[in-house]
Amino acid sequence: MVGIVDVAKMAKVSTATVSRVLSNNMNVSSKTRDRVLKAVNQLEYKPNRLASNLRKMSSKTVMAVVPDITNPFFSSILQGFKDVALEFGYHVLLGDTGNSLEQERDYINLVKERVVDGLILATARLPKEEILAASQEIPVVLACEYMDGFDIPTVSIDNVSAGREAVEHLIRLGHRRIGMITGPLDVILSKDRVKGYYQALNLNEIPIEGVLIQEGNFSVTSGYETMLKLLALKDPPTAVFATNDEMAVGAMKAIKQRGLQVPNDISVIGFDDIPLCGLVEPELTSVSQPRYDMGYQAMQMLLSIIKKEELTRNQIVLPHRLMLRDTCCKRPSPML
Amino acid sequence: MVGIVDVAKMAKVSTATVSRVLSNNMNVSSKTRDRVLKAVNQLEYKPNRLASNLRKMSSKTVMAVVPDITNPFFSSILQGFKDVALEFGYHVLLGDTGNSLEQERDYINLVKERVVDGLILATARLPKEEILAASQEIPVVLACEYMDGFDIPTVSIDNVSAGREAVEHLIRLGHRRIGMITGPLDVILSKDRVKGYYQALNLNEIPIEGVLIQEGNFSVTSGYETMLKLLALKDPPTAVFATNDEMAVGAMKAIKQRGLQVPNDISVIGFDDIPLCGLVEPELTSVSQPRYDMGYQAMQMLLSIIKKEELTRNQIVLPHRLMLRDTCCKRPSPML
DNA sequence: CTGAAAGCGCTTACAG
DNA sequence: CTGAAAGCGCTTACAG
Repeated sequence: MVGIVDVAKMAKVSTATVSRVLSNNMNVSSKTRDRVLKAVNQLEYKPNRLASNLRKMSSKTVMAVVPDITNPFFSSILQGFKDVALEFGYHVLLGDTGNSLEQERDYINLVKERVVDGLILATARLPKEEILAASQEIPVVLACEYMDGFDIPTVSIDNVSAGREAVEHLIRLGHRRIGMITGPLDVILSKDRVKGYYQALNLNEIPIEGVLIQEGNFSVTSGYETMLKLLALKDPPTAVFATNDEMAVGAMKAIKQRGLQVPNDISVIGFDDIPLCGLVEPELTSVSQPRYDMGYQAMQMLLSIIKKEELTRNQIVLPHRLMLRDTCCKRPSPML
Repeated sequence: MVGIVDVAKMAKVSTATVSRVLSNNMNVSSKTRDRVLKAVNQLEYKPNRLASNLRKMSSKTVMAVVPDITNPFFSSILQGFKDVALEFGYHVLLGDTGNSLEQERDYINLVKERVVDGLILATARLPKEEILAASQEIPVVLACEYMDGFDIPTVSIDNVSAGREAVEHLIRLGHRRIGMITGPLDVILSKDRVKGYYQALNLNEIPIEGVLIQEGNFSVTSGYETMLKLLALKDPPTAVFATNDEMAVGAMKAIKQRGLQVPNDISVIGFDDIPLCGLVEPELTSVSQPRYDMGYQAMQMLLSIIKKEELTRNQIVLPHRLMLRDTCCKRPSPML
């Protein structure tokens, strides 16, 4: 392995000068610079990152914590993370928690060993206190979930409004019994979307019924099963809002399997707008989040903080959008 | 930040002893061990990884290079990687190439800066020589693609046989004009599956026709478009084998859009057996690969090599399996 | 503009 | 079983 001393020797300068040339922010005379560069090329010298990391007390690495990388929503966010990181010479460590609190904690604890310079959380089930504690030691930014009352830097959509608008769309189509299939209720973003559901019903003076709200776990199967429960009600909903697309697709399966039609008998609306929406039949109406962009901006924010740049804002709310496709239609008037 | 010297001072031992206790492989009297441990706990000391990395010349990190993390096939492999890595105290750096050769090369070059201890390639479009060169510097294992004539450690299925069996299934159902929608032909695994297609036709004395083989790029859209080309033939195929599920689903879209039915008019078979297969209608028959297990075993292999353990075998072939669902049926006899 | 020197925080032969 | 000391390969005040 060729080290910096070899380069220094060949270029007849000190290692300090070699280092300066390579980090190219110091003034070095162009003559010596050329000499050094020539030696670097000739020896194919690559600085040893392990050494520079220790010296600079930085790993040039950030950890991305996601609940499930297999979910296209989170893998897109990850791509956003990665593209920014790469651009700035950072690497991203994969922190897939598999939805486990335990693993989420393990990853967060890495900050103490200085294996990463920053942490980006696309999932935050841990108590606020633990997350705050981590953010005391190291830059942390939250991607996709907004934590009320803390000023940890965050990039997310407005999940309350998004939920409300999805349900209002259904109400505008004439529906009044609207089921909700939500993700786990210990996840903030689930709670927010349910809050939106409540708001929409309240605004339209539709009474809220607990049985119409079912908790799933974001999987297709859980959407299927909770939909079955909704269908078993003596007065089943005429429309259903699921807080992710997988559950919505599971719900569609259940509806069809019961011999009913989507959307004629029951309208369905999903969340996230993953590619799957365009592949099922009928194509699924869904609330779209700018997932890649969320990842992109969250990582920009994180790197800014790491570099101690001034942040213009530290809470960014990105726009969502209702993607109309074929799973929602007017509710036939009960008068007919 | 509390360092090892603080612990040493408090426990009244040398830093060497503290280090020995923490790496717990040296003999330390239980009395001093207890004293050290107590100090460690009291001070909440965490060893600085940056320092130990330099000293040990190891980052305890491996790079996982995948073409597209958004693809559920590769994200499952990644999970396999991660689970093993975690188990052995390693971290995995995300190397999504976005199908770009350039980025693949960039990641591989990281080996020279010692930012990772090993490399696991779930994509290998680079010339064999470059990959071999990298494997000279650092442990490398190939996941999912087998490179003929090189003995780089590899975990994969037998893509030739898998392709052959898929096509033979179609032939057994009476099909003789069988279309193939393949991934990019500069990818080894695509070539292997095409080879299997040839073998199946040859074995059954069916002449090979070039127009029946169309090259896509693994996307739904490319499956759709290439299927359109096949349908435009004056004598279109009665069955199609696509080398991944996304393209198969795209092909199904094209078929339906032309007013034809799957499988009654045209049978379709995919590859990878991702969850999507169970969500489209009709449900897609597909060749299943043990993707999580491929990732798992590949990472085990890599870590073994890093630790310089003896490998029993360095080429592992895992079983594939044809998952029969609803997109293939008997070809109606043309005599009738 | 350049060099000599210190030091980042560990770990590991070496000696006892 | 334990400690003193060297050193991993860089970078960065400091001095000139």
